[in-house]
Amino acid sequence: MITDRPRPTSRDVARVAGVSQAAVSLVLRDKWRGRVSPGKAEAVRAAARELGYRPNPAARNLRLGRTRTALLVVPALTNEFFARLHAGTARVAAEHGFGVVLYPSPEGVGPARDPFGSASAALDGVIASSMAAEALAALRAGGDPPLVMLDSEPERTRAAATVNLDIADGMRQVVAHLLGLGHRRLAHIAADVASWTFEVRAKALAGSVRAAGCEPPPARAAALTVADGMRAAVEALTADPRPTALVCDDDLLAAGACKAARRLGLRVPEDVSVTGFDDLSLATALEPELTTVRLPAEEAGAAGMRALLAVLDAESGENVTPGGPAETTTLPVTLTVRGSTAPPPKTPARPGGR
Amino acid sequence: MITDRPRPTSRDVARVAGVSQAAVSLVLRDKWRGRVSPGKAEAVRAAARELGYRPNPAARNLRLGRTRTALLVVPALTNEFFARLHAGTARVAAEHGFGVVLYPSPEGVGPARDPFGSASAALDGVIASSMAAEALAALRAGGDPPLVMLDSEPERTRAAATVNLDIADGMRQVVAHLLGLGHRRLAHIAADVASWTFEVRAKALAGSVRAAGCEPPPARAAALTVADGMRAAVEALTADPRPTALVCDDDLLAAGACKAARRLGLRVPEDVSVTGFDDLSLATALEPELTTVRLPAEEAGAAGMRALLAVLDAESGENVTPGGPAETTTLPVTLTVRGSTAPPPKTPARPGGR
DNA sequence: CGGAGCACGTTATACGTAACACTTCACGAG
DNA sequence: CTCGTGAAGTGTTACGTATAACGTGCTCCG
Repeated sequence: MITDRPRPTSRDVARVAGVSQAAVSLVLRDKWRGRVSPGKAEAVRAAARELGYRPNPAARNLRLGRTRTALLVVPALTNEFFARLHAGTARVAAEHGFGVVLYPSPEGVGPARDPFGSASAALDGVIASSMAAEALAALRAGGDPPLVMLDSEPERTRAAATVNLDIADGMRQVVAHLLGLGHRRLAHIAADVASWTFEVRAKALAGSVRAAGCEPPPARAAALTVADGMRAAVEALTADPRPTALVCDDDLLAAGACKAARRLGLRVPEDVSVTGFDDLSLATALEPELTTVRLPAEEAGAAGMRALLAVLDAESGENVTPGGPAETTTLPVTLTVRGSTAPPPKTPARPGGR
Repeated sequence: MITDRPRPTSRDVARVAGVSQAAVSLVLRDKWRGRVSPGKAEAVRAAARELGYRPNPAARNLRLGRTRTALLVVPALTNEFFARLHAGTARVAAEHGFGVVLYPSPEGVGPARDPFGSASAALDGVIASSMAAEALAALRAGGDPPLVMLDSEPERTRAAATVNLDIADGMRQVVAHLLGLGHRRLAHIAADVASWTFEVRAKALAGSVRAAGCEPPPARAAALTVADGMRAAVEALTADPRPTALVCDDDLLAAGACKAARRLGLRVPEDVSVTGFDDLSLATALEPELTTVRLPAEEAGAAGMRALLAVLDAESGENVTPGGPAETTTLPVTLTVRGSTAPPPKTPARPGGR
């Protein structure tokens, strides 16, 4: 049986403290040096404490014209990579008094309603990862809040800043590792998601392999799930000649690939090597543990938020952003070698091939 | 070089359309039947479209006194269970034009700054899962927005509604399954997180086992990670007598338990059975696939949001909520039997025990 | 023929905060 | 004595929206 009394306003505090509302605002925002006497300031603070006063965020947002809130656009948080990304942005945001809201995309990559229209939260800026087209379309319709892109081709978007992971280098490290072990026949278990980051994987893989004088690896597309990875890997492993290593776009696909191999009676890594991407917690839960490329997802999210904050600062400081704002940061990635890769089997399973 | 013009207001639309600002508001909110002529209504819509007008959410929130935003309090989204929970709340919220913001808890369970004070988003309600103490403390200090608890003891909290998963029944199903297979010596790999949901697991496990006339299973605590689960499982499996089944509080712990068993030269499930909890995507990525209790996390999140919406509706409708609002919903859970459980080995490894 | 109602609008106000423009007073310099 | 100056405040306004309150004409019906 709560009394449901309305929340106290700054005017209520003023009445209790015996000052004006303006003084309350000044004191509670620590802008009172030389404007309010220390005694009254203390009275204001006491009154605020007594009433349990909290400034109304809606009123403040309206008055200031900004909300200290950023929007993060990601496909789905159930993918651990994006959960980490979010953790990074949220951490940096919290350090600067910012909040983060998520683009309300219920099922996977499906487009949501309207992130800016009826959405209750106004936004100071946007951080978008992947599926940029959808977000950009909505943005161009709206009032142009600053945009930071994650893992996106810098030229294709008019973002104020871009933060990328060095995916291509990661894939090159994978190839170098496998070729160094003696593998010559690779196969690519590719994500069939239309996203720049996966295009880069495919190009870097093909490029590296060709540069080493090997045949370009065939690719099989799969949705980003264990089950679909297994399906694609079964296809890859029953091809002729059979590849000795499966390069997967993602740890989930790699997990499926491991299952597929065992289902076909092949051992990992003795008969076939498997590599992943992302270094999810899944990678060390499997046996053998996955050789995979560790992506600093949290750091990427943090960098994205920092970039956005920098853009907002510059925007409020100067009138127009200077000539070179389209800054692109690229974060390094590292190959983590674990148990799922080993030299290829000595005897080529079938000497008939080529 | 964006011109950075201020966003158009409803007054701008009114000027262009040749009507008053009030008429714009009426038309755009579809409240104009019998108040504005169809012709002018169309003019207003055209002007709004032309100017790219979008109502200022901050002003609307201030005027209406509500924000159509709910707060979700969870430990960490990197745990897939909570990511699913979030997906459920976000989906239902989006269906009703609500947004969901997350309690900004950067590192795991650490308390965050101040979810209601300087947080830019005002909140119509709160949905909190686990670690209720922290959230409740902050809540009592604030202006008492309605609270829905997830997976929490209904009596201990003064929530407007509670949505629980039938964890106890899930654990009973696990025990029945294992006892039915012939297991008599279980061990409990317990999460050392102070949360009601884990207390329930422990009590239900001990109770079920005792009810069947077996010795109560020893428990080993572990943080909710694969690595720590492995550590605890190694301890459990080197005890004398060695348990024939490991009941884990969580799929991550179960994954660690499987790794521990193999490291000790034991096969899963031939030598030792392992069960999990949650049915994360990890459960089917492992080999053998995990026998685990499927928790309808997304449904729980959805139910929580629906409960919150119901509370808000009741609150705005009547003046005071009626006598019996503290409703508790309990969602059923189901044991999913997969490959990680099997009958215990015929020959008790060491006949010395007991 | 005198309202009663309806269709069509406008005006005015309030939400709670922040910031600008004032006023008052005391005091020290010129 | 006058003027300037800084401290210590207060009064007022604006942010953009939603809605209650207030007119108009005009038709319809007793």
